[in-house]
Amino acid sequence: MSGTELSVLDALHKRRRTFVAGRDLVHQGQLDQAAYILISGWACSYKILEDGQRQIVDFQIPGDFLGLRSVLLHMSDHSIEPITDIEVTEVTVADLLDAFSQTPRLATAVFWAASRDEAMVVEHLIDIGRRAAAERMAHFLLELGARLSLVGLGSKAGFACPLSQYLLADALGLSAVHVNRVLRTLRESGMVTFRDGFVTFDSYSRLTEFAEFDPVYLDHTGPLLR
Amino acid sequence: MSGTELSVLDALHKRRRTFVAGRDLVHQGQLDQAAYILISGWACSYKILEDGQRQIVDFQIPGDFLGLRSVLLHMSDHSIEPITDIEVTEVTVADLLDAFSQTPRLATAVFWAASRDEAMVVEHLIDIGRRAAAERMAHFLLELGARLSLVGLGSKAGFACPLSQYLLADALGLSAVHVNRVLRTLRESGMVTFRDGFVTFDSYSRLTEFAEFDPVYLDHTGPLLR
DNA sequence: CGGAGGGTTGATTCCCCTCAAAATCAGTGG
DNA sequence: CCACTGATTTTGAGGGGAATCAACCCTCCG
Repeated sequence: MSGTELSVLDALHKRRRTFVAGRDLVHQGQLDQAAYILISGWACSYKILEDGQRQIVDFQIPGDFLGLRSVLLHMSDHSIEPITDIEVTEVTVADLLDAFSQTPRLATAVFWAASRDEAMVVEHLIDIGRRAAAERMAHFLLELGARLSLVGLGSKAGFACPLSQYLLADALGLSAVHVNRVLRTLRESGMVTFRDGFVTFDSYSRLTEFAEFDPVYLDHTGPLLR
Repeated sequence: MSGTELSVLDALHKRRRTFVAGRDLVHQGQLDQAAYILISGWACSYKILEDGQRQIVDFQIPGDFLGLRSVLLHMSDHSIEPITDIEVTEVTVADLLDAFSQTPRLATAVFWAASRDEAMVVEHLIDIGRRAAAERMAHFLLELGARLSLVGLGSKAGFACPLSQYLLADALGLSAVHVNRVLRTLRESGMVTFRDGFVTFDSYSRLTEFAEFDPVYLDHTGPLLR
């Protein structure tokens, strides 16, 4: 990146804020609010149906954008909840547009990040649409592990994971009860263990085969910036 | 839009091409290919699993981008198939980056289009994750109708629809047999009829209530360009 | 006229949901 | 120190929605 690009990037990291676990930062239907870059902690974006069911669209880990789409659509079509206490830096619409006009290549980079987000949502869609519960869980844990590894928070051995079985259920379109059963079968088959806030890949290779996991869509090298 | 913006837009509409129904224009895993803007006809983007199952991610109708994400990620993570014969204009990476650097506001507009795409995928995710088959079908047909209305190809009365029940099944994560049953119950309940390539909303209001359909995420006014 | 693609319906199976009830654990206050 | 509460995990029993398997119909088309 060039010097100007870096300085524009720096300018985006001015307003640092923190949020406590459980209290939404963004509400479905909210207008004109800012986006954030997640510095530390975990969050999730979700939608609530009228009957109270909820579907978690994605989990965000350090380095991810929060609410980028909301900024562009001028209204949030989903809610965002911090799962742990989180630290973020705020990015306003003005910031983004400024950055875009000053350095088009930066716009491309943000665009690329958004494309990666969408690719993850698509993979999530495949998960829920066409994979059985066990494969779905396996694929989901592998994707999470791969993403965390990219930011140094995980490896092929496993990763620390603050998610409850209820959160997993809301993300995977399952009931919490069934999540528990699926985790048991995966554990007993010796592929992966989720216990005490830690996911352990007991057999990474068998798990990837079982889940048909192909991490290309997470490839972290922003190709257009090479 | 300004004059330069319009001329840049014009430059994007040079290379016009046609593709016949059924033959993929983009293959999963393909490198470095172009994006397209759909002029006429219908297409769908999908992914295939190893066991041969397929999940349709989205249908594209006139005015939509095809493969925008593939361009930015430098590789296609999905395939695109024309459902009918289609007419498109080709947009290369170079075109896009040129356009971005010449007119940042145009970049924002394209970005907004991508956000809208993602919002639709998210809504699709909710559909499959948390709605029963009948609600899912109802919601899907309403969304399609709303999108088609925006480009003058539909109304609250209904729309012409070239999709087979197999395609609907692959999109909604159902079996073709079950799609047929669901369509029957919806027809017999007097809410919507899908017959002979035409979707008729027999009772638009009851259908929207039944499906909890909220079209805000399709709002067509690109807010940032106002 | 035969074959392919699409639509329709019935019978059976099974995956996952719902309901229900323990067990465990962290925190909290008496 | 211990009773009490709430959140989370675990396990069982029963039911239902959707898949699968299997026909049969229709239309279109080479």
